[in-house]
Amino acid sequence: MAGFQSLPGFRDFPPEDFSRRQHVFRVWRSAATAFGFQEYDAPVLEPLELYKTKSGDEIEAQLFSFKDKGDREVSLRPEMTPTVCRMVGEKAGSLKRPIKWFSIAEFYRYERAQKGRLRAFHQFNADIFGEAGPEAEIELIALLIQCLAGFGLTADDFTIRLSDRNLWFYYLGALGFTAAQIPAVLTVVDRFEKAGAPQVEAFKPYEEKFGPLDQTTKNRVHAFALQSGKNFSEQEILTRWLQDAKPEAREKVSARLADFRKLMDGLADMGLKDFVEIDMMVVRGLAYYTGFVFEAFDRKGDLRALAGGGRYNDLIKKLGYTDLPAVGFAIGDVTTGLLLEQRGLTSKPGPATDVYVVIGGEVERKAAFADIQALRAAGVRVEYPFKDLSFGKQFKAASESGAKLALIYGGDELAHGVVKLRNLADRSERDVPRGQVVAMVRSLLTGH
RNA sequence: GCGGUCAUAGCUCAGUUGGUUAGAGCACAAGAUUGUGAUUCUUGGGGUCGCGGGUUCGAAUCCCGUUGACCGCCCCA
Repeated sequence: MAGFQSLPGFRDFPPEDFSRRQHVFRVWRSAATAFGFQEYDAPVLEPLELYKTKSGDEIEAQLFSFKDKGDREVSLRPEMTPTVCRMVGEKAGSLKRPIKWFSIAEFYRYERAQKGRLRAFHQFNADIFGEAGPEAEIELIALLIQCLAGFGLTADDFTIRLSDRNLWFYYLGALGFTAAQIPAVLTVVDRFEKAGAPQVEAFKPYEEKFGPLDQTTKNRVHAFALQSGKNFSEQEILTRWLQDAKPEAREKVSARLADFRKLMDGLADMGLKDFVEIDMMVVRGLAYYTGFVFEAFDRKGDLRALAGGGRYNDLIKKLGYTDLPAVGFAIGDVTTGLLLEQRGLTSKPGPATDVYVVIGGEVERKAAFADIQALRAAGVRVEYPFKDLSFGKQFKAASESGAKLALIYGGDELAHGVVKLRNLADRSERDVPRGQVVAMVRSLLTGH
């Protein structure tokens, strides 16, 4: 127990854990490539300014940031979005649209570690650039669903809650909130769930900043947030909105509701209707989201959000590049791993060996080594005991290795120029001439 | 950054009002078994009881500090 511990919130990945992690990455990667996304990677360390520009100075408290030896303010990346915006922004002129990119990478945040939240974690990020319409959201939400369904999770296990900040902006504007006040109200909305019934409490941060709100307005905001799932309909939201709307804004709202309908219909046509529900309570924490936002949750669980994303049409311009519409999401390995564990869907590593070589003694080892090397060069996974062991022990080791075949290099066999090949599953044996070992093993392993 | 609970072998845990050399199961290794995989039996390695200090004749046990994990705030890109 003496010696060193890993840093708080950081994990080791010994082979068993590594193999579970690789399984998660495999599912994500194959989902992304099936959807036609291209993989990219980027530096782990970035200028601190990149994150301050995107999220404001307060963000620094949550960053793994420091000064490098050249006196540069730098930070380990806490997320991929600013980086990918920079990459796309730099090449935007030469990229074919729509731009569909994904990555699997490690991120670092200097926060208190808790269940489902560590200081170092992996995320799958997928983004679409250059498409302003809801077609991009259809594609991304479908991909998100596949990133979870690919493990065997179903609509009974998780759900995607979809909301729209544009409708919120329209509605809150109609209620008389100013552009400066609206983000503060959305922060309040974000707290509704946590604050539970007493919305009075939830409004406190807003009221401290902008002064008291009348109860009627509070109730309207709360009622709008409660629009979700079954009780949501375009007609209802329109009616509710029209009570408060100025006539010239009606056109914007009905256009937006048409986008909403297009998105929901597209997902329904893909057979994904059961995975998605509208829930205006979701607004997402950060201010740079500009349209549809969505989060994936464990249905029966006490887990944190599995994934989150949304549209951020202004960000690339804010970082100093061309104006380019964008929408993306990220899904993390920590919460996903916890959910898979709860559902018994974690992967067990398969056998790492195809052939176990049983060696009679020092003399036989020489012949065995020649064939072992030939087999391995041909791509066959071969194991053999380092030390001379009794045949009994070697066969035990062979069966524990998970190998399908054993090759037996004994004095009797080699004297006849053959090797004994044993099928470890049915225990049948046959002699194989030395020269045919590689060909025979390969044909048995590939099944023809 | 703030509050609460916890910390004994690789894992799961036991350990009496403070009392000899800190235990069990699982796992790992060796042997019974030098030409065939199971089961079983025997044996072994592995602990400064998270770390540091204090009280005591004596501390895994009581006290203080510290580190870490978990839970709740803050935050959640």
